[in-house]
Amino acid sequence: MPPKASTTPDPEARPPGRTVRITDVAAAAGVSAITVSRALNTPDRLTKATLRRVLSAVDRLGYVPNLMAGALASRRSRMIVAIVPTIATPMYADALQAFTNAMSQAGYHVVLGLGGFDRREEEQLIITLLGRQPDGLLLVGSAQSAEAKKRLAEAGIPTVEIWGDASPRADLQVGFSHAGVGEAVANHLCDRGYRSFGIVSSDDIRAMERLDGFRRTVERRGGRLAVQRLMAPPSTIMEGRRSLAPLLRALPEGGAVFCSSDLLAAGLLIEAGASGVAIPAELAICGFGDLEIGQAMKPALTTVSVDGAEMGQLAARCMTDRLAGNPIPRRIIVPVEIIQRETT
Amino acid sequence: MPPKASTTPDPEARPPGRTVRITDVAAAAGVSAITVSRALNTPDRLTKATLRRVLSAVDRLGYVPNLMAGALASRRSRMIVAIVPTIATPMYADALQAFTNAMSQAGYHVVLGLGGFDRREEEQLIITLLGRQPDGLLLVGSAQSAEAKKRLAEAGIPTVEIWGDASPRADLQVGFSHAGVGEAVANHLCDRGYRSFGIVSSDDIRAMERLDGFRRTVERRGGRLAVQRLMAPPSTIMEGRRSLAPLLRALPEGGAVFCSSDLLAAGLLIEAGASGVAIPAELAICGFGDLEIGQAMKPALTTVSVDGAEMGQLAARCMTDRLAGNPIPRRIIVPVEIIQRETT
DNA sequence: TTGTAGGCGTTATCAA
DNA sequence: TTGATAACGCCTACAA
Repeated sequence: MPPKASTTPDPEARPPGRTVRITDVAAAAGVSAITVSRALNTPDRLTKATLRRVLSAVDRLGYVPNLMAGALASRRSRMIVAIVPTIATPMYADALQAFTNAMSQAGYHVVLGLGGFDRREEEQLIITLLGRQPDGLLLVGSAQSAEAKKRLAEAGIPTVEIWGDASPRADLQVGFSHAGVGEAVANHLCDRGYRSFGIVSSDDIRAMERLDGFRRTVERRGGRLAVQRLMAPPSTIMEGRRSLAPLLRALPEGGAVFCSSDLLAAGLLIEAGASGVAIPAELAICGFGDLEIGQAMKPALTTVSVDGAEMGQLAARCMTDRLAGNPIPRRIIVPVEIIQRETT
Repeated sequence: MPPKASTTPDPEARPPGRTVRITDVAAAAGVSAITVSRALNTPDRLTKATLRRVLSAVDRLGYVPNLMAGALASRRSRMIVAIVPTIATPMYADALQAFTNAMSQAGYHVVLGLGGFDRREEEQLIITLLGRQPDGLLLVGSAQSAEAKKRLAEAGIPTVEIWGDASPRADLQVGFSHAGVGEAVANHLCDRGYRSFGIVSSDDIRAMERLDGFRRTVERRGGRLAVQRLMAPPSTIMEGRRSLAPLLRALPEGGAVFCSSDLLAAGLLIEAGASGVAIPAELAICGFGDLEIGQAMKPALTTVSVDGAEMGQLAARCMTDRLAGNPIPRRIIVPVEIIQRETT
């Protein structure tokens, strides 16, 4: 007898290769599409029995909801766009990692935008990523152009800026005063008796603000800024190593140097170790960021602790609270602390 | 005269607060919606004149296409999901960064999935992220469960696994043999005359494969594996520092140690420097990853160079070629090289 | 508690 | 070269 198409159509039959849709599940469970939707999104609003029936069908068919379609219909994408200059720097990477994990817990996915250190590109990135209809935006150390700002405002979605600064640029902020950090470091070093100072720093915008605070305070307290090395980000250990000699030359009587990154400071320490320069006797060093490398060096690095991961987490909390309509503070100042170790 | 609604309706007027849609642009430019779509996607298929008219309207209205709607209609999301265990590790971060940049160039956005080192979670992540309808998937050092594999196959999208290994798990692979690396390191150390060996390693799956290769080769060449310290990822410098003492105890006559990460090796070097242990005379050290810290240490670290950024880039090329329908090799082996510096 | 009708904003398809 | 029409797969709003 020749094989013949079944006369009672199998409710689970589909043209092979076609992906499983919500209507397939509905048919298999003997309910309507909307009931399947509810089973997945608001399960409490269904009878235990139907819920079970639907979920079992979901399972059997291996149904994976098309989130794009859902987003289009509900106007909620459950995606957050995160724009970061780079993730090759541990500080930003930690922040993004913590943020992504926390948002993921809350059912959001993160779209990654790598802005680099170029304004034009970052702006373009913001605009195209806005086309993804994100429910929110995370900006890490991003300087926004006027155009980008306008678009953000029009998008009408919560925007959290972390790693931020005193001057409010974004909707919501999680950060600290960079100038204040510079000031605190200068005070710390002056208090410990240093009078001559050096700077080794990347020239990115945040670092420059820290330097401003540092310089002003050093000056006010009668210190002398003898030398300053600026370089393009990202900071590297090698740049730090190369900086030791010029620093010692400019500070022949000793002094203290403020580095814009623990990486630079670690380079200084390595070079000092290699060439027998006593730290802090011949040169005191203060870093920034409290990276693992700083605590692990010998002598251990005095530095400024800023917890990138904590900022990421706080940003996520802000974001989810805001998305849930809960009232939240517009600005959160995270604690920043000078960790006195062995290099000052 | 009282203000009165204009009788010739402004083609650019919209209820305020409503976002600009393609039909708004169409109306403003005096064309149909599909023409606007074409102006943006296939500009060559339009008259110069209409193209100009449309683009000017796009500009004037600040139209940003809704990519979700476009994706739904075209069945191409122009999104790639990247699943990485962590970005707190420079090696993975570099790979992801290079990949994201390259894909961005090609007009794709990357959705970030942080898998951690937990299988169950990673699997769940793969499934929900598949709901985003990505056009492709990047797996970085991901071990796929059977269930996840099935879903991936059903999704029918290109999957590139980087940081991969000899055993093909994914559709496409960009990687190298981890066991081969262990073997090469063992050979290198034996060739240089070392006979007693130690291991300091994280216990993640890739590292373990490298260790297997290392052990087998050491044994074959008559060496002796005297000590082995395994720890949970991620590797830290501090763990390295703490490992020196036990290592020296187990290797009183000297020997060589293979670390699963340059971070661990750097810790060993720092501790050695602090306690006056001569490297490599009292202990030779070989790292893995060729991170900046290794080259920047004094003495400079012998290590295995694996270029994470290059893998990311190659993966992106694979992905775009495949998406464009170009034929590509199923496996790309990236060169892995032992960089002999001062610690062996 | 469940279902029906309609629309989310875009692009594929076919026609002019 | 341009346009009309009909999906894409799901969810909101309302009704039963």
